[in-house]
Amino acid sequence: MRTVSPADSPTRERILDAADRLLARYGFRKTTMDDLASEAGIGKGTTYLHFSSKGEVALGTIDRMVARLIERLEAIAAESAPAPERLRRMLLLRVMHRFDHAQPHSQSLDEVLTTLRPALLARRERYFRDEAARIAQVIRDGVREGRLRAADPAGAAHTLITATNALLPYSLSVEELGRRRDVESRAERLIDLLFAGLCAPASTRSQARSFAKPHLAQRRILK
Amino acid sequence: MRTVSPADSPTRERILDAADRLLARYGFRKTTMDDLASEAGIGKGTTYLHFSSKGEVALGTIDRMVARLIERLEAIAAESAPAPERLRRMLLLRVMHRFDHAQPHSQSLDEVLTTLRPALLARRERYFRDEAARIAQVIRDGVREGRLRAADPAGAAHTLITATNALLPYSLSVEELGRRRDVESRAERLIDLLFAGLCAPASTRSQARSFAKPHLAQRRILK
DNA sequence: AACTGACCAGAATACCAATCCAGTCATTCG
DNA sequence: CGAATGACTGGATTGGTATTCTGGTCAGTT
Repeated sequence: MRTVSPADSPTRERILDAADRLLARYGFRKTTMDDLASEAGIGKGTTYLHFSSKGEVALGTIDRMVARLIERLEAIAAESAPAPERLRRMLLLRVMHRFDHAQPHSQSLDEVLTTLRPALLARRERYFRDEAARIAQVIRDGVREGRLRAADPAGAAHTLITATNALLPYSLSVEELGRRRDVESRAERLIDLLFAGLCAPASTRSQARSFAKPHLAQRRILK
Repeated sequence: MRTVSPADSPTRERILDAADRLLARYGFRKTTMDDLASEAGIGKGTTYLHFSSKGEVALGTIDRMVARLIERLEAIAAESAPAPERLRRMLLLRVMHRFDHAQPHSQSLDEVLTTLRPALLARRERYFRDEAARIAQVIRDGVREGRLRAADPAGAAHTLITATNALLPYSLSVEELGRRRDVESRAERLIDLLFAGLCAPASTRSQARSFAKPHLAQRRILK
């Protein structure tokens, strides 16, 4: 194998397209490299000019899914909306983008996970770092705008990644996560909480303590 | 089978103790019901007076682990410390209690998960509801004290459960979670963020916007 | 030089026999 | 008499073997 493909060569894309279709339809084990090559309309050997193994092809489809997510995150980051709004949408997107991709691949994902767990785990670290970098950038924007506070934007970004990871279809399969709208609403509640926090602001706290204006104590409430 | 055991009969406890030892040492599949009975010092049939199946015994050990967690959570909830401090410790405990239990059972947990996934999933819902109830109570305390804000304490409790679930050894095995102190520090950072939130308080925001006292804008900062 | 598909070794499957073990229940024990 | 037991059974698991399948290679073709 040489794998000297130009990273986004048309042939490489065709292989990944074919893999997406076959993995969704037959799963990882039942998909053979012969099937894959003929579905992509190329010879089997050619596949090995672009990927070093069958596992790398499967992981390649996930790499591409995340690469597309990163593109969408960067697009949101580049918008002119206030940083908190961009950040909110980016966090929601990282959950739903994966959910929507996992939906048709539910069967193959389980297989890939049991077969390529260590390799996928290592990549997840990379994925998370890449996402965290984009999120940290927007947090910095928000701090500059005075709309967000974070002493360590990079660390905060990583923590936000951790917090939203519970809603990702990694080992919790798609069926276990539940219906799309439920995942979405859980993600929204979580993100709301991450933004607002639980602690009552100092001013509110003293008001509530004195029982002066108890109804004001819940003005900036948490849904 | 009748399973008419008084919920915490000495025999039932002995069976669970034996199961804990054998599952940790040999895993789920290699542990036979004969082994279990002789380790517990009873006849095999007796086991079936307390548990309806082998799977129920394994799930029973997890039930007990969570029951002990609930006890510890209630103990913290009953303390006289301020609600935010109690809540913080409860959230950290729900992560670390599970980690410490999963550590010696890493092998058997994987097996139980692949064999009894649906049953365990259903129980997880119950576990989370039980934990959420205790957490919601403390949130209510905090709201009453004016130290926390939450329009819907029960919903907030469930969201806090979701947020910290990413650090639980459910499908992410113990090795994948990393070293104990790393898990602990990640949990602490996450909990800090959940309490403080990302949004700058209104007063701080306006200060930062006007660039009047930029150093004050980060007074209540996020580690 | 880019691509192909026939080829090979090792992995997966199919099959059967032998073994094991979860769960039952007639019997024993206290 | 009810609680406890362990011999018993059938369905599942294992082991051994023959056969097929398929991931990966590379000599040859375009």
